[in-house]
Amino acid sequence: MSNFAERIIVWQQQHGRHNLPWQDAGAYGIWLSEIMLQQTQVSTVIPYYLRFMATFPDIGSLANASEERVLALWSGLGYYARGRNLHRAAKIIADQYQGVFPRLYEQILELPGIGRSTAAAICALAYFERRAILDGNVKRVLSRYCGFSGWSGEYLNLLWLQAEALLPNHDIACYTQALMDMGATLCKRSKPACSACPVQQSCHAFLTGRIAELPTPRPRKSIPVKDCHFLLLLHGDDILLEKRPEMGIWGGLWCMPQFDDMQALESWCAGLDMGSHLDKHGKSCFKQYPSFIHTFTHFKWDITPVIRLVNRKPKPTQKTEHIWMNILDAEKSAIPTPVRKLLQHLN
DNA sequence: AAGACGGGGTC
DNA sequence: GACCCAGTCTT
Repeated sequence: MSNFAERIIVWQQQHGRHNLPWQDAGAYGIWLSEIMLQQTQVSTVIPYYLRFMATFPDIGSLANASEERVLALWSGLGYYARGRNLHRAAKIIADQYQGVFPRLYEQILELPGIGRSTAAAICALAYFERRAILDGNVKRVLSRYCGFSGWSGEYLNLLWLQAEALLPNHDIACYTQALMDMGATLCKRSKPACSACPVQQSCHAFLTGRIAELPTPRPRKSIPVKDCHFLLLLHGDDILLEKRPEMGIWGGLWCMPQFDDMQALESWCAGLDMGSHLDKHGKSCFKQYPSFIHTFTHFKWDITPVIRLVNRKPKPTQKTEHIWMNILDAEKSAIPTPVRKLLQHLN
């Protein structure tokens, strides 16, 4: 038994977080929380988690829901493939496991959206199995504690080995939560509270003065800015939305028709039965609004909203699905954050 | 092995 | 504005 584990288990009992809504929620709640917590912080997740559990209190109700309703509850969280995978996994559990969350690590790992770390977290927290996790928090804690630098695959392999070597033989759920809570509240990326750390005395980075440089930040590439135009086609209180393809940005979500430039937007409109784009004064019916920037992981979008009021509702005949929706209803639908902002602006 | 995939928080 | 965060999936 490592001294490391003993110390952080004691720390967890005294200083860890014990009131998170998914603690003692069973495998389903722990699974849901772990998926939401991928790349997303606790304070952001909590309201989403509570709403989700209130709407889908068990795996069966989640499996029976439409993907539409699941994504609507996920709207604003980002990484929407997580929501789609969660829904797919719920259907698999309903079909293959009678709606009961599987008990074995190998079965859990097979489910869509669950990788090595999440499967281990569920097994440790829900089933008290002795398994190592390695998420962003644990990577930071162990990189510092062990003094590992780098970002390569070999570095990750070493961290996994250490994560397994340091596991205790008891209190595995407490230990797992301790690693996450320490990373979130003590061993932060900047200005970590080393003076309050239970393993300061044996932390390699602390003892060698390398806290600030570990873990090694991965080299960032400069991200490109792309222009695009959103068409806000309005008929009274109704707006035309289209369903985005499953793969790619905002997969499966509803969004205004999007174009690379004004010319593509106008020629698309020309194919629809909405009359001339010139009014009786010979001026364009398209009204451009100030653009705004939306940042993704790997590029930025400079979005120009273009409003066009129409007297009738043209029906696009593309392969992609379109729908005319009341603006207030649209705000409750499966839409990404910039679309939500635009809709709220219309009110 | 590297790139794709969101959004909010922090400094 | 740059950087970070309870990763997984695709290519």
